[in-house]
Amino acid sequence: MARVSQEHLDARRRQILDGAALCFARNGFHATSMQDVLKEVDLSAGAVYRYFSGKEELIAAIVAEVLGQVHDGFEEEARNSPPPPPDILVASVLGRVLATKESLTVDGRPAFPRLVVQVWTETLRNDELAGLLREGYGAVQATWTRIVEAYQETGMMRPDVSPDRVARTMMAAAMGFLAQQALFGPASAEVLGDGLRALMSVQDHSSVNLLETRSN
Amino acid sequence: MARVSQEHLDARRRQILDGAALCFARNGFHATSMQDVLKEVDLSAGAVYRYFSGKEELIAAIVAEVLGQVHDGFEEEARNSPPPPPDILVASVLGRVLATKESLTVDGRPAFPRLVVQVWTETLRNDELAGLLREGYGAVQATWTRIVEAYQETGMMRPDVSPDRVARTMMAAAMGFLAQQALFGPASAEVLGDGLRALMSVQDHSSVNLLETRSN
DNA sequence: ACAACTAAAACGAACGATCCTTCTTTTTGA
DNA sequence: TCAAAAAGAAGGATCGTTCGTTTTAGTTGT
Repeated sequence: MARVSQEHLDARRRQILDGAALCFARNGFHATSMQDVLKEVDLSAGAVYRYFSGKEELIAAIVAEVLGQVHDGFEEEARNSPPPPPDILVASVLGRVLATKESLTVDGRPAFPRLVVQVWTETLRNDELAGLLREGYGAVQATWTRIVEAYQETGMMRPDVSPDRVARTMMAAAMGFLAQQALFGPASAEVLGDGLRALMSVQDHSSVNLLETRSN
Repeated sequence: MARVSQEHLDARRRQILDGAALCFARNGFHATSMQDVLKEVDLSAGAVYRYFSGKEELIAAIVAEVLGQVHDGFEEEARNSPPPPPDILVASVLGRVLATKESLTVDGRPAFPRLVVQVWTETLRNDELAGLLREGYGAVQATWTRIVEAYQETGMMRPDVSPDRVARTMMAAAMGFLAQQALFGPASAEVLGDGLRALMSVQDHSSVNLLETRSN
């Protein structure tokens, strides 16, 4: 194939990215060899090295893509106006994130959550990728903090807790549930939504007596 | 040193485990070479291979230890009777987990959260370690589910949500916050506690009007 | 008390395997 | 027919591990 159309070049690049992502989701970035990737994408070394200068660049491309997809999932769902209550918001964000790359599977289970955890570990040893992660995380946290402020301004949530702490907590719930999917297999985002809804019904210590009175 | 005391043997083994854990927290299991470990613990290859049959066994030993420490942190804190409300419980569990191996640091920051995330990725490619993880997680979830049932039976929490979903959600919050510590640096467990307390004050959609009336 | 002895602990050079990458050659599509 | 794309053998580096040697702590004999 000489002088190939741009669509073909793009398709090849995507083919490489998808195959490599599958390998990396299976075994992690550094336990998968280039030959593993070459076998998965069914191409020669010369072909792959025409699209990526090396393994490091391939990893960086996949990390950047995954971070972008997670970022989009978190941000887009938060643009809804007015913002839904936290349980609905977190569950729908998680559902959207889990919907990305659903076709990519590792022995029948979605590979994306696994890939996200692998990306986390890679940002721990690559400062450039760590910068990307912080950038995206900061933007999302800013968005969510504004939503929490709206909760508090409308009297929906107690106003005596710093909004960014609440935002961090909601993101932690989503991140932790994502990790659970990677480690223990798929589960509906509804599980997390139900759990948060139940937590929202708990009164803190100073109000417990009041609630107990009502429920009797 | 021939015929060395058992304490010396144990100390050597621990020295190797600690040095290796530091390396693995820095760079992950498969991006750190044995020579990196040898340099860190300041021993020769022959010495290390006297205590561990190979890299794999060294990794397995560290993974098992980390999983055990996390497990203990989750379980011991939950034995308190009566169980504190969710925000207090989750925060104190996280505080306890973060207190493990506090002396082990990567450029001044605690290495343990990083190590936990690395352990997660290793369980994705080692079925034996995955079994260990599932075992520990299952036990913790059972304990927490019982606590949630207590919440519901005392009228502290709405009873129409499956208790194990709530348990999963609380554990997700803790896991996600742990991941945040690995990725973005240390933070007090109080942050998560405050966030959960704020979430606990949110009324769901059908009750919003009621709360707004009260707050005016 | 001290020197010789011994078995274990530690050393570290070196081996084979595997890794990532390069480069020449072959194939292919325009 | 030609330039681009893909192939795949091979190079150089690094990996995990082994194994013959050296060092050392504890024991024995006098």
